[in-house]
Amino acid sequence: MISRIKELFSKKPKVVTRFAPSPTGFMHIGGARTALYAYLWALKNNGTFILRIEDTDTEREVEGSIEHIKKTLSWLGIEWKYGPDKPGPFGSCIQSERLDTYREYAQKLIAKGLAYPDPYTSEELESFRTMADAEKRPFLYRKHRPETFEKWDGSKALRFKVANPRRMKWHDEVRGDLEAGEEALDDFILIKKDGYPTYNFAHIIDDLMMGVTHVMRADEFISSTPKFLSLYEALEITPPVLVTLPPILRNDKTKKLGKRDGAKDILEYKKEGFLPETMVNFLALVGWNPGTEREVFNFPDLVKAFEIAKIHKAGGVFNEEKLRWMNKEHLKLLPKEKFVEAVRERLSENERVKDLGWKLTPEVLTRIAPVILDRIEVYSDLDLMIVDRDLDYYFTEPNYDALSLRWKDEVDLKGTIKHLTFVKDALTAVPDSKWREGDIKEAIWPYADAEGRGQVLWPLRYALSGKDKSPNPFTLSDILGKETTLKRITEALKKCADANV
RNA sequence: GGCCCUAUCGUCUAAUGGUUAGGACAGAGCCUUUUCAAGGCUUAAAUCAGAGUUCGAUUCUCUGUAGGGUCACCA
Repeated sequence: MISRIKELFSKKPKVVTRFAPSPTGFMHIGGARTALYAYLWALKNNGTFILRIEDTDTEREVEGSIEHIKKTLSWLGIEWKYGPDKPGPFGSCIQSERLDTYREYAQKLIAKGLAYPDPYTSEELESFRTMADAEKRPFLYRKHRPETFEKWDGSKALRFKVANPRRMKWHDEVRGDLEAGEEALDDFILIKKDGYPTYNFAHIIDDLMMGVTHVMRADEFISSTPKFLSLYEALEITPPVLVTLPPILRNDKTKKLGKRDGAKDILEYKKEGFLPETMVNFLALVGWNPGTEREVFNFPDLVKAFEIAKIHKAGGVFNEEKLRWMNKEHLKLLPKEKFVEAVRERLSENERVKDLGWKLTPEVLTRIAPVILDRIEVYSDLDLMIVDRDLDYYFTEPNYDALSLRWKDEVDLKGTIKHLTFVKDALTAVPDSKWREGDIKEAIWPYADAEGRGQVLWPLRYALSGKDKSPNPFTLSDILGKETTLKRITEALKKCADANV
């Protein structure tokens, strides 16, 4: 109640931010970053975050995009108060459902004499443009503005009449004080021939209606900001706070990262097994930095630390190697049950795992979780471990035939039998209650040290895993359990005996 | 071409009118480990260039250079 009163009487308007994608396909890193910053800022200020769909270009619209965008944001944990599925007091959050509003504002501008129908054909416009290009000057429509305006009947595009072209100055929270010459100002289209508004017009009306206080967007909009300002002026509204985000660059730093350059669908990262908390953390750090040496953040801490003042001016490259490293950091922070469940899910989705018939019980997985955690950065690394059969020793019997052959060729078989026999006896003596890595090592180590570590431990590794790459034999014994461990050693010994004959 | 923006290790970045210019990823080396991985330690690596202001610039100013954005009935 008190906070409600405070809110009503507070002079400072409540922070409202929005993410306003066009439904033209999947969401990539840049879009997700913009959405995240807007969301973080809203959360930090106890404000409102809106998801608005800017579907005014019917040509470029890709079916299913809205669902895809929603799915992506949800995965990242970004929640909208109003969105395509949740209309607000201002109505729909889908621009194609707000056409009346735009028309209404268009009429206001017409009434003020600040909007007029464009009499030219696209061919005529094109020739103007070619001319300007040939003369190496920027194309300005207003140089061709008709003397007298017809009445707009909707059959032609409606243009904004820039009343007073002049040098414009404005403030950007990130870039500071900016300005641009009068050539940045022109008569732009408000409503297209097809009845849909342009971005330039629609976003301003919507931001106004939705009470948006902070506009965050990438830096390609700096150049058109003077146009927006002239429209705010004509509409007699106070512009929101402008926050320009730095570009995310391609690996070679020569260009903004675009879909063509391999900018991935964010959900691809999900498929590869990145944690959403990694993506959020990492995305936040491309273009912003708290100014401390801390890099790994959970979400609440990120909200706490996030500051518009610390957003960068210059662009940066999205470094997937570092992303992998960070994912491991977040994997380590994950509660064990969550990690186990995720590993189980990933493994059970794998066809090969089904073929191998591994028992993916929580008990087994919990036991081997630390070893898995040591060996992966991303869940998709599990797929590799399966292909390489690295995980086999957790679930299947070693291939003793292959083993015995190797022993015959390369190792002193008698010595191997002697060592394995000792190890077997030593381990048998370890009580069930002490079947832990440390105690297992304790039981074998003095002997191994005396006899030659490699001589003793290498056969043991083979006996247990059937491979020459595996976690250390003590960990392995711990994971496999006393019964399986002894069984495998026994079988290995049998193979040795057979080979010795 | 006009207008506009940007500039610290290979990459992400910290700092500030005075630091040996700090950290992280990747790299190299060492330790640990039966091997691989993981982990630990160590190491190499940067203020775009030139002027100016200043006792002192990476930081402030100017010029240049390079890169980027924009000049749509796309957003």
